[in-house]
Amino acid sequence: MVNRSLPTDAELSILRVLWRRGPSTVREVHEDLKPVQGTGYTTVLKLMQIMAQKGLVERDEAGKSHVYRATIPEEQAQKGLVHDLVEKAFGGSASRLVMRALSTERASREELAEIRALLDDIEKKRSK
Amino acid sequence: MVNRSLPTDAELSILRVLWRRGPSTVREVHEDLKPVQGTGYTTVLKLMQIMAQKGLVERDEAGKSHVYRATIPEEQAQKGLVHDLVEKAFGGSASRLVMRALSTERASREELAEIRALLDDIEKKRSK
DNA sequence: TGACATCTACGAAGGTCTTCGTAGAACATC
DNA sequence: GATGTTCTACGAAGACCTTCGTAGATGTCA
Repeated sequence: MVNRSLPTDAELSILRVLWRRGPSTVREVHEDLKPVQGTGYTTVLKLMQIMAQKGLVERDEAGKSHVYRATIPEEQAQKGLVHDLVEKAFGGSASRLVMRALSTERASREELAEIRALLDDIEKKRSK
Repeated sequence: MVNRSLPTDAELSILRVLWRRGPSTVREVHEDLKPVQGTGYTTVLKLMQIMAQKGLVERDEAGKSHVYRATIPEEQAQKGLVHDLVEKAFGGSASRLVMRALSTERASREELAEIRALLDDIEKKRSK
């Protein structure tokens, strides 16, 4: 059974560091987060310990400083979060979320083209 | 200043009832929610009282049963939730959220066409 | 008017999330 | 080996969310 529980906000910000940096120590994550979040070192440590308990991260305890890595890939977490929001706020309709996102958030010309390409791709696959 | 705090899960499910039904009493909301959520009457009452305090709903206390209505339109709440998710999980890129949604959630042919039309619209406006 | 149903108000419990202080272990360095 | 630094572990506080029991006010109707 896949872990169905979604990461919390603080957990997500830690996961984002791990996805970007790869396996990291608490210190490294803290250094990365400190300028923006301003949270203390032991706060990050505690969160990461809890995340290890939940299975969101795994850690290598070989050295003095444990090294943590995310157990789920970024896209899987994003998928879970999107699905959750679609259910909670868009009555299960992903297209309504997409349209709300497109009509209220900025997107560059290139990004719009990319989305169009994805639509092409989906329809091509579907017509097979 | 607009209320920047997002509705919680339980609050959102109540708001969804109010958006769909229009102004409603606690009993009506409870009747609507009970089959799915199974929460008690006083739970819904308490939540709606708190929501009134927060300004998420307003109530008419004229009759014996107070009548509640949502103070923000559905699309504004959706906008806030989408923005929040874009920031938290997609590094501020709405197009990445859109693409994640499109590639993992189902959408009908009609919905895809609708999205395409919206893209046309955005690009048309932009080229002016 | 008395009995019953329905409503609001309130308080509190139990859960989760986030925070950080403190203690002690492990390590480095002189 | 004494001293100072860096690490993990742990506990607990405080905020919020969700839940519901109980009490008391209000309305209904025979």
